[in-house]
Amino acid sequence: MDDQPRLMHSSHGVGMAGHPGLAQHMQDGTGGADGEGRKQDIGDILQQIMTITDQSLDEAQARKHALNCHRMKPALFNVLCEIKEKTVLSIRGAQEEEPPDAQLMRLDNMLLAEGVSGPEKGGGSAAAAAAAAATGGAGSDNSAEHSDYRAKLTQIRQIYHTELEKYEQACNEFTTHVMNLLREQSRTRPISPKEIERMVNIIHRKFSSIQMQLKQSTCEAVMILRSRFLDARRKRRNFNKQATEILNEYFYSHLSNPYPSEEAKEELAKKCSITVSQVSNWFGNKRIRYKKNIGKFQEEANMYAARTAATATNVSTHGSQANSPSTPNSAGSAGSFNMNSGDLFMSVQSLNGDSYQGAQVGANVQSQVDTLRHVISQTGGYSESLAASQIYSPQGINANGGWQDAPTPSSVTSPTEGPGSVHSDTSN
DNA sequence: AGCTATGATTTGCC
DNA sequence: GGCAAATCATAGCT
Repeated sequence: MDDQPRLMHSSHGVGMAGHPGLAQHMQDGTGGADGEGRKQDIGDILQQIMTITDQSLDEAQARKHALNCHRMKPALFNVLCEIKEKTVLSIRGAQEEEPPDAQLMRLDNMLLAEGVSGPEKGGGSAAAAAAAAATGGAGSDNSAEHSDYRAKLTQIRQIYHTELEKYEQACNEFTTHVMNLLREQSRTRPISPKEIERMVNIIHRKFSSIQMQLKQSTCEAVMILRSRFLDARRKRRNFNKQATEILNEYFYSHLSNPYPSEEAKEELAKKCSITVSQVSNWFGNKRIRYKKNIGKFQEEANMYAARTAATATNVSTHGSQANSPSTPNSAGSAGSFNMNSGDLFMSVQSLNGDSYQGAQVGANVQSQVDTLRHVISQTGGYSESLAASQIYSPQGINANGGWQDAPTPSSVTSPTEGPGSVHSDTSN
């Protein structure tokens, strides 16, 4: 076709030379004289477009309307769109397909896990409970802190959702606005629906990056809250007296092997209203501290031994079992602590004979419980207790030597330091 | 304020 | 994963 050179000239170099679309549209007619007329049309249209900016507003408006109604308008519009498509938008289009953002996914997952996003109820508390369980703290004791945590989390959640809603609303508003604008402008500019769609995507991406910032700062807030809440050391509370007594009773009545089974730990935890991890912590601390300074714990050991012995005696006097209801061993489900009578009086090892009415208790025990017979002789001294325990508790000696390998029997029998004197816990 | 007691955490071992 | 040991950080007493 020889239209192209003419077009180029007549349009002052408007770049549509050799465009197949235009040729296509121009061939839509019947050709011949009609084709000549169309060439003229296009020349006119282009001329008008080029000069439209020089005209007054009213004039331009009228001209715009005329151009819009021009029969060649759709063809020209398509051509311009295609040209535009091939230049600017092709560059943009290349960047369009992004892989799902890993960072965003991580943030989303975290917010979901922390109960900030996702279902309203349960999420936060569940996360808090899980977090608490993870560190072994936060039993029923600190439900106040727990609810405080939840309240703060709810606050964060609310802020997050408010902001998110705001962003979404702004995004929608802006998108609608831009879409309307572009649709409006597409009457005078070559803007294809595809381009509008692209623009919408661009807007969404921009807004989602803002959203990501929101999510990020929310995550940070949750992390800070969590670290504060979960830093149990910051809010350490001593266990109540009853709990400590229960734990001590178990410890001293299982002194030969103070390693409660998982079940025993659970039982103790239940009784003391603390978590199993706290029980584990307690026994870990107790073992190490006892071992480091047996002398210091002698008095305590004596006391609990006496108590346990008294209880055992009491019960045995009344008939049935060696296990006292008040001891950890029997108060819960029967036999759950797998106590053997050998353990029961290992704690008497620290008795020095005169410090405690061992003879009296011993006599009672001896008369009632077969296994306790050995214990009575223990009141004489530690080495004897070892010998005695060996008889009925083969594990005893092992366990004794096993966990108490550091302190020698002599150090127990005749401690070089009195109770409550210098202690060797390096922490202090 | 200084000190000790104590629950929790960390580290390294098995 | 459970444990010992060391350490931290706070409670609670003087």
